[in-house]
Amino acid sequence: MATMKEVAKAAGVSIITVSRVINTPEKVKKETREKVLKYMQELDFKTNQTAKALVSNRTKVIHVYIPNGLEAANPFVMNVIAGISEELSKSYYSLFLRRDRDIPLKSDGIIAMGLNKSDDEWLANINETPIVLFGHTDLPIDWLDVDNKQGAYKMTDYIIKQGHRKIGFIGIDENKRFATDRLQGYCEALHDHEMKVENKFIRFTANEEIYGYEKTLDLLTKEDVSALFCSSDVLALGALRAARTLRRKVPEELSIAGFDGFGLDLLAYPALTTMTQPVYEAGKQLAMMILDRIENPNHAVNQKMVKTSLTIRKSVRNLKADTEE
Amino acid sequence: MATMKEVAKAAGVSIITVSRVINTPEKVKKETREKVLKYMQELDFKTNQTAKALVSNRTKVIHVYIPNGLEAANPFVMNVIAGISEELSKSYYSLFLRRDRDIPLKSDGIIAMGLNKSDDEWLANINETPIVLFGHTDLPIDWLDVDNKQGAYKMTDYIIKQGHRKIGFIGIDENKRFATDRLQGYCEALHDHEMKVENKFIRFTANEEIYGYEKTLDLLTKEDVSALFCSSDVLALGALRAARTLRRKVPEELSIAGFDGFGLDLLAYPALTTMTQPVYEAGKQLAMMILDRIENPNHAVNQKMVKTSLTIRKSVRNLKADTEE
DNA sequence: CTGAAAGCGCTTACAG
DNA sequence: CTGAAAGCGCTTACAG
Repeated sequence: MATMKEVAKAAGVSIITVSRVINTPEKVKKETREKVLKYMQELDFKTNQTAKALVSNRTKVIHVYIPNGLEAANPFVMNVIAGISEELSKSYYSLFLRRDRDIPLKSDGIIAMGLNKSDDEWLANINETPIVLFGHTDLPIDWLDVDNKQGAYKMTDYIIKQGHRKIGFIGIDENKRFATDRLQGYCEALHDHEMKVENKFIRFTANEEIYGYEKTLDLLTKEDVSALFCSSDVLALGALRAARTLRRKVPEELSIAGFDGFGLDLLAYPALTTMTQPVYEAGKQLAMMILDRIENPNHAVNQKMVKTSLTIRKSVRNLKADTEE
Repeated sequence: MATMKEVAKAAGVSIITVSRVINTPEKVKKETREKVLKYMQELDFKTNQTAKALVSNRTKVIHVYIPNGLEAANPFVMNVIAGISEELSKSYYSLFLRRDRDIPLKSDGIIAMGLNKSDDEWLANINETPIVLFGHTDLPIDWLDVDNKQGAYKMTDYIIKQGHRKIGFIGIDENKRFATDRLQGYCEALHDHEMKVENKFIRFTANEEIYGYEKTLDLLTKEDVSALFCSSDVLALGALRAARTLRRKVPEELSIAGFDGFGLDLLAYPALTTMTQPVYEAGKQLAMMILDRIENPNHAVNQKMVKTSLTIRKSVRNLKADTEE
């Protein structure tokens, strides 16, 4: 591996000329350029990105800020990280997983996720480094979010169209926007179908299988619902178990739907009907957005919603058609 | 954000002294140190890792080489990447996802995965940069691998101990060590129980649900097996579907086991019995290994096997006890 | 079209 | 215990 200095010496030109061959080849006479290129190849020249980064005040590193509370091992996070790193690598950017707000490292840009509403103040004060948020906020900064409200709306609408009138909801009890958005989508769909939101059909809990199980058990023993919309596939897993405990056949006697679609749903029997979030794709888009912001600091703020897609499988019964497998 | 120069000026000392306060504080007089620390805080000093990297010939970047053929979106890869990045961040290292063997970038170390046997030549010729392999090889380089052979052995042994005597095997038809190792574990377990390996009970195919389905269909219509060990959960998924098509109840009439345990198995009904690979943990270990190699180039070669764990669920029936839920 | 000089923000010997 | 000098490998004006 050679440096520019060595290439320059071998080719009998100055270092600057080598630099030009790399960065602005059109400014170098063809013969010179070809001679330099030949020696670059011969000596196995590789740009020292570190030196380049230092002089151009670029680190070629993007920080992905995921608060400590969010496990990196969870499927949602893993999908995002994989998508981001895949896309960054195309532009020779590295990824640094940042677990604390303040660290003694510089970066060219930040992708932040898993924030809650109280983080807005912090967000508003990041001026030195470009930032893109995975989530949404009212602040005038770039963000991308999965349209949870619309997703929950579509799922509820689908369940209603299968003929269900008493639809339970297991919500996630976190101060995150996605949680309240999913509840709201459920409520709005009911409303648009002129159905009442019944508080007794709704439960809130932490996003773990065991609580999905417990809350479903509680709901099913007290109320008579024909379908249950769970805010996550993990909760739906618990709900399925609760249904088995109570010997309520799914989907014959009880319909269950989930939300997420990270693969947890693939092996299920009955296969789980769910709303699939394009998280890996979202990660790729976040990477593109932060790189775009770095290149174009003055572009208009870029905020976009990504749509979820309804994945119909076997866990929701059509009460109208009554055609079962 | 201030530089060392600014801190030095504010504190009335030289840049070198600031550098010492950071790197070898014990060499600086207490008063001086405290004064410098005070100004570092006040001026929000952050080390410019890029400059430090340049002068110390470190990039603070680890390359994760995953050949283009391996989708970054697959659960195995995602788990590894997440584990690696989590661990690297603790030492302020970034991760660069490398998709090509040769790229014009330097790194402090390489973690390579998804290689096949023909890549050994390439591996042997990487001398400039420390490397750790996820997989195994006969070369004297660091590696870590999941013990696929032992995992397959333990699963087969478990199935046999449930009273099964005719056990089918759906293998993965790839020139990768993990694939042949799993086959071998199956064969050795049969052998140790004094059972014959019957070729007619074995099928090979690409690792996709559809082929798991097709090969299982083929096997079940031709042969009479009471259990089926699939080389991956994805194949097991296809096998489950084939069983349903043929109206063979799982596990009552047919037992099915998988391998991987990335979460694909969690929602299944009947829940899938599988061998769980600790992939996320392996990612963390790989990160530790490469950092260790960077710090200690002369340590003895470090090669280790990680054990899989048997995750018993509901898809394999105990023919002896005959106690069913 | 090509080159000499200065500098990015640090660290590493070498002096004192 | 502290500092002046040189240098890591590049790029950016400025000359010619």
